[in-house]
Amino acid sequence: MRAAERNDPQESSPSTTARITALLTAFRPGDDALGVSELARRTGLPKTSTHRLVRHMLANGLLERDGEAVRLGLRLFEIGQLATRQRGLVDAARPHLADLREATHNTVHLAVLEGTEVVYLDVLRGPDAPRLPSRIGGRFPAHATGVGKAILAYSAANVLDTVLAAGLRPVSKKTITSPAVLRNQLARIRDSGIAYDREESGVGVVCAAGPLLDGAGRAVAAISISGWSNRMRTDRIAPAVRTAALTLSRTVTLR
Amino acid sequence: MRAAERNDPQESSPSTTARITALLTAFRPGDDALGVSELARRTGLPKTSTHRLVRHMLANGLLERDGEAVRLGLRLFEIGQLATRQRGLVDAARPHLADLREATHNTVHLAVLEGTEVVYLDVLRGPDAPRLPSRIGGRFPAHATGVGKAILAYSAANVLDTVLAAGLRPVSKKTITSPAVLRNQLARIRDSGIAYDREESGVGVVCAAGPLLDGAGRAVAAISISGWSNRMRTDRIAPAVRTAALTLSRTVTLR
DNA sequence: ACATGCGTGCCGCTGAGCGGAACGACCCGC
DNA sequence: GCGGGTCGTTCCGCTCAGCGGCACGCATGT
Repeated sequence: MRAAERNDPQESSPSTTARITALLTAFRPGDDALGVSELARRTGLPKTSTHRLVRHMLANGLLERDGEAVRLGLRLFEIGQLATRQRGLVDAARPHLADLREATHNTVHLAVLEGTEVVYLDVLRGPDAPRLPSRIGGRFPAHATGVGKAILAYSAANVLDTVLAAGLRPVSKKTITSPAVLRNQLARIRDSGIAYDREESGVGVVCAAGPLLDGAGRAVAAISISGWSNRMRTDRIAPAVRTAALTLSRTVTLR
Repeated sequence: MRAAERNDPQESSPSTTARITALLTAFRPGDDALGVSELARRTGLPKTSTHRLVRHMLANGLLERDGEAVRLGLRLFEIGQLATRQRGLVDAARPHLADLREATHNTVHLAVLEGTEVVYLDVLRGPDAPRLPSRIGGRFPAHATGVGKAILAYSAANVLDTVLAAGLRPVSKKTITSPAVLRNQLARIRDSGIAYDREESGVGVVCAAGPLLDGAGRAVAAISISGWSNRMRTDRIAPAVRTAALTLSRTVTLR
């Protein structure tokens, strides 16, 4: 009767690869450096095995010593940068995102979908914007964000099925929890090309998002502008988001 | 007689961990997605083993499919972000770096030392700045950069020894290649608290850098401003770099 | 037709990974 | 001081997962 809150990417494969992945993903945004025992507890691995793996990972720069504890190695940062650089998305989008922020003084986002959540590839914070929980490299439920809905609207049907099957977990009072309502909104997004988030991800925060489409019309990512609900008119900034998204769609596609 | 340009972090340890690391570091800035055979070639691993490891890494999200080839997984990007977030450096430095860029319209850098090279944690490009080769997550020889010299000046003696032992490889015509000259400069940097780079890393580019020091007076990182040699007076912007570096030193230290 | 590259599946062997047990050091509250 | 807790770390015999040579099907270009 243990809480199945284990950190196992693949329950049924105790391969070394899975163990290493488990150790890497055992680190959470809050914590700085972790000890061997703590890592063993989080991953569910025997302490001895954890110790050995940690030693190997230290030798290879995946982890670094910090006293007796260990933390994620700088090498992982370098590799992680290449992971997005390969897609070319961040580089291509950066100047457009900067323009959007400059024009609106609000926070702009670039995100992709992974599973049922969006992962933020880039976040440019604006001076007038609320302090959002979004973090570069961070995650958020797709159905509760503007970028998420923008991507879902232009994805294959089975993608939406996966999201619905996982359950529409509410993150704010106005988060969409009804599959019917979500389907309805996605259809309207397909018509207008713009997805709105009206305090669905956070109280007092609204957002307008647009999808980046590939040649086949499938979303590969999305961009958005977020601001205070009482200070930003989403319908006023929607055209800017839409044109930026369209421009980027053309730029990114020809890779 | 083959160029020993293998990608092996630990020649003498064919542990699974080392193999996985080798595969991860086989990806270079230029390439997008790689095939199994190409990976096997770069890592020196048997093709079959490469194939199996790649499959495991795919299952764990370390890699992603792209047709028949594979590329670095998004999960690695997320982990990589946590790697620096743990240090808190990027978050703490970002606003100060933004201020510096705003004030000078040039490109600002945040970097740490690893081995004999600096790794860029953050790069904010300025509108008037030259197109530098520096890349977030990228590397550069420490002795040939402002940030590198700033860190070396405030590091333990054996750190400099390592750099000298590795050889002062020239990257531009004015790169310092003489140990005596480098030692001399480092002493002057310790006096003034500012490191200059006068076209040592690239033609026509100059830079002023300042170290971020911990409580013991050891450098943990460095920041810099780079610009065209004929458009930027390094001595004019040095005070701004210095004050920002000092402020950040105080902020970062109390972690 | 041939040669060469690719990704992938099969399968017997073996040594690297495995983990239980134990050790020394440290920090606590009794 | 002293027992119980937790920490990181080492030892060591077992065994099974990782290993890699071999081979197949399929695109290429010659």
